[in-house]
Amino acid sequence: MRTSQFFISTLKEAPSEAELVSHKLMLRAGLIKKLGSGLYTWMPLGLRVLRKVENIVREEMNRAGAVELLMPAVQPAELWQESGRWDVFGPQMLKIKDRHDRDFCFGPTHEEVITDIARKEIRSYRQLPLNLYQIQTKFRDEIRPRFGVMRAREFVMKDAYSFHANYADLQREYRNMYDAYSRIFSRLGLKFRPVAADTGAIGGTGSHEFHVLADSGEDAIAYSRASDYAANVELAEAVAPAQARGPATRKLEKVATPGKKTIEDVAEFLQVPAAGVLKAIAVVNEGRLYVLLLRGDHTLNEIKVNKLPGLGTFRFASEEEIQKHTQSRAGYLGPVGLPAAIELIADRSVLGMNDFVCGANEAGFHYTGVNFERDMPLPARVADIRNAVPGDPSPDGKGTLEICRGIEVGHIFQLRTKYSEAMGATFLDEAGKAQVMEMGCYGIGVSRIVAAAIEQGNDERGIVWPLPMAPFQVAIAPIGYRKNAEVKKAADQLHDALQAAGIEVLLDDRDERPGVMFADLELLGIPHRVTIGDRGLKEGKVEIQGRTEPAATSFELQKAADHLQSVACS
RNA sequence: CGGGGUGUAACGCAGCCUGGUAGCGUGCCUGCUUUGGGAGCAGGAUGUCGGGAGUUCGAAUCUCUCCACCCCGACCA
Repeated sequence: MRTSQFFISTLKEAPSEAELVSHKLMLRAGLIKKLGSGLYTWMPLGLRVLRKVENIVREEMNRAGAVELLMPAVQPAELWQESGRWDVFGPQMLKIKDRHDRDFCFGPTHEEVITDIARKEIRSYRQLPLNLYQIQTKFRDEIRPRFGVMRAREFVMKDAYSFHANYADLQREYRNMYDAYSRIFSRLGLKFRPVAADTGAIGGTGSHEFHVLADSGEDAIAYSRASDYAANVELAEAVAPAQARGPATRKLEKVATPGKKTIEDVAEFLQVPAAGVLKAIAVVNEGRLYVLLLRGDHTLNEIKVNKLPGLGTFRFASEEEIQKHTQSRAGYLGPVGLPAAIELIADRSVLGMNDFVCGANEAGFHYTGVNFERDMPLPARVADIRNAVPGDPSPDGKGTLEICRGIEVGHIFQLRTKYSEAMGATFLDEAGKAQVMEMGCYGIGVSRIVAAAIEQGNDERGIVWPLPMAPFQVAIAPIGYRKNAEVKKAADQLHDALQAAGIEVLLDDRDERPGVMFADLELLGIPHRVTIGDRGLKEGKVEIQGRTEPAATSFELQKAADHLQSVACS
């Protein structure tokens, strides 16, 4: 490929809308162009990368025994009404009407359509198991699209759905997909980690997310170095510290803390660590007020609270509600002397606290030297309601937790019978009896992977692609292409030779000055660059430089193609 | 949706407070020179100043209104 026939459009300065390095570089390198919020055109160069990802995903899905199909992007409302998700999915679903005023949506996911196919096509256990997948454009009307294609409204997803005669077989396929995903992200050259995950709105039981590790990731992952334990912090169990509660050594005292309403302020004012202050958070669920107790240095995990019996629809209490139910004031709420009707829910780690500080339920006052059992009973309800923090014991008992950040690029679920039951997807077993199919579903954010790879691979000059994702493997930068016949001849011959050898090569025949070519080719992240100039050519030599190498290496012109074949074939 | 912010040329921005002929840098076009790390000189093109309404002799600038986009929270591949 020659730049004169292709389409290269680079920018020196990133548009101001971009915050994330991957977003900036994708815009600067001309991989994508924004059309509207969360809507992007994949420009020719970006599309080459997207296709690379798609192809690796496709190859590994096929190898794992899945079968590709393609479902419509637009789906009739009836299917969604049948599964009960037409209203549940809510404003995230783009709903549209046709000329007959019939309701449709632009598919945000395809469980309904695939289950409809399964119930119509699969009649016998002999047809099971079956794993069908597609690579297709989805639309989700995100509350806040951001970071370019990282969280776009329209995006490319690989979604697979498997059907099974029994749960054991679903578990087998789940493991099979887990392994296939690991191969996919390994082949793409990404640093990633599978983590235990919450099942969220899709439903079902077992679930893992695959995260590309990057500091800019939107998710926090808790993991142990001593084992393979890894879980999304949303889910990761926060284990109580092992040591028993210390004895009460100080007497209960009420101290004035005027204007000190936050944990930080109180801890600083009283010269105690945040861990020595009790955090009390008032929440309301169906008209009832609960007070959640946490150690001051911990943070509330709302997802865990949501899962507690009676708190499924909780929200934070307003100042008025706090005052009305507790006679206390926001900022000075504490468990000592609260009305008995208010249920206290303590995080496990709270039970390890002694001689602590808490609000005195009176504006401007806290208690110090507070101890359970002496000053108040132990809270009746104890649960895991906080986010795990570094240093917590690993839930599997091996080592301690560390926290890193990740970008979710894959998610696998055991759906079980949620959709097959709702939509009547049954088959006849060996005994001729109708059974509901077990289902699994497996997603990969194909377009997100491109952005995630750049988050992981970039430097001050631009993108550093993993070789399997690079839009071209080799770039040729001829100096004086249109002035120097020798240079042109050598560049053309090398280009043709590499292309014949199956290497994707980009010949920069724009006749730009060398600095411009180098800067552009480095911005685009092409892994290998060959520089051909009359200076080296006089001795029959060209220079080859890897994208991450500090300097170029001289090669005989004749040997350049061989060398490139050895380093550029993925 | 709540909170904050921005809309002026392809990109980055100034001008707005204090109303008076729309600017700078980069990029783009032409010519000459230059050619191993984003060249130099000369010449040139490009704007409904986000849209609408109002105030005014006169609005990028003041007022109202609508829209788009970005950032912080709940959603997710």
